[in-house]
Amino acid sequence: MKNHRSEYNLKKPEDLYKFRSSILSWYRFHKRELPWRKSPSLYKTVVSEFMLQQTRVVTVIPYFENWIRNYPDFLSLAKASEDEVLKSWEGLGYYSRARNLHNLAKIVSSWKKVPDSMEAWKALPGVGPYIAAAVTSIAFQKVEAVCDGNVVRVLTRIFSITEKFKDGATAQKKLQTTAQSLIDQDHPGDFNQAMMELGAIQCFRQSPICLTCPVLNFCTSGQAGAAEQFPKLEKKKKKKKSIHRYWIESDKGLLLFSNPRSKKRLSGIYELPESMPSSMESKKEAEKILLTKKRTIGNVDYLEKIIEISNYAENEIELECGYRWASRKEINKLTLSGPHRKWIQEILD
DNA sequence: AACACGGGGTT
DNA sequence: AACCCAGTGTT
Repeated sequence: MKNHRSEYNLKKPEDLYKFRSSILSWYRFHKRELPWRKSPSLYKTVVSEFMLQQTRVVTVIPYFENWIRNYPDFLSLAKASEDEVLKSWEGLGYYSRARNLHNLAKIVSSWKKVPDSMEAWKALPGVGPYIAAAVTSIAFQKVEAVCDGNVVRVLTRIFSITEKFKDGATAQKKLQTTAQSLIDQDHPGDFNQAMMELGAIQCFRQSPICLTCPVLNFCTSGQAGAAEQFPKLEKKKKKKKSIHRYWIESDKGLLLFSNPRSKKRLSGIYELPESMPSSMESKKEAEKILLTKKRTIGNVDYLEKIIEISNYAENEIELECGYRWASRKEINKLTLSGPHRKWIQEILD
């Protein structure tokens, strides 16, 4: 017996039209009220897209609101210092995003007219294929399809794509042309957001809500009750590392470290040091484990033991590049990684 | 193509 | 414990 719904075929122009109108009207009715959707602007779109990379909406919301208060437009952001900008990003992670956004603001605010082409945007720091398509479609109505993790999920389910992708990034690249073939020519920005919104609030990775899906008629795996089987991605294995951190106090405060080089991880962001200044190496006496914590960075699970060093010869210590002492007051002003701020607070309390 | 880059929510 | 989130840049 033939399923009535399977008569829809996105290769037929009239069904493509229905698909677009279905998902667009669903989006206009069901979209979440998010701060960057309230009174949208190019600037807000750019800031939100930078923050939303690999980062959940609920995490971004308070950062976004604070950011817009501190830096309401490109010019105010361009004028801010890097330290200030990093401090506003503290805890959000992927700090190169903040530096790239800051540099982007300096470039854009120096221009008489902001470009509206995909190519021009891709040339800006921190802007890749996703952000270029998102910004130009949402802010300039360019017909450029986004293909992020949400869209991959929606597309592989609609078409029951059985190809096994190496990883999410590979799937995004390969399915971009498919996304481009579906995009609504008249409402590209809303269409892009609709596809992502569908992935975010309906087409969940696990337990998708297919029964009320606006495009179930077009979704082959949804109709088969098999949506959860897609996308097919290869598993990646995690590494484990165990490291130690030093807790060293003097009358000048707590010893912190940040990578001085602008390219390296967490440069400008302080953490407890992984190694002690070499001048201290021979002079330490007592060690004590204060705290043991776990955290994940990329695909590495870290086990960090915080070791207290005491009874060292304080006067003979010379700090190498990257190290500094910080009083409690100074700690609050510096930018620390999110976990280290919490752990330090926990030890101090 | 593979890896580094943060942090956290969900299952 | 595994997965992955409105990805990008480097090697």
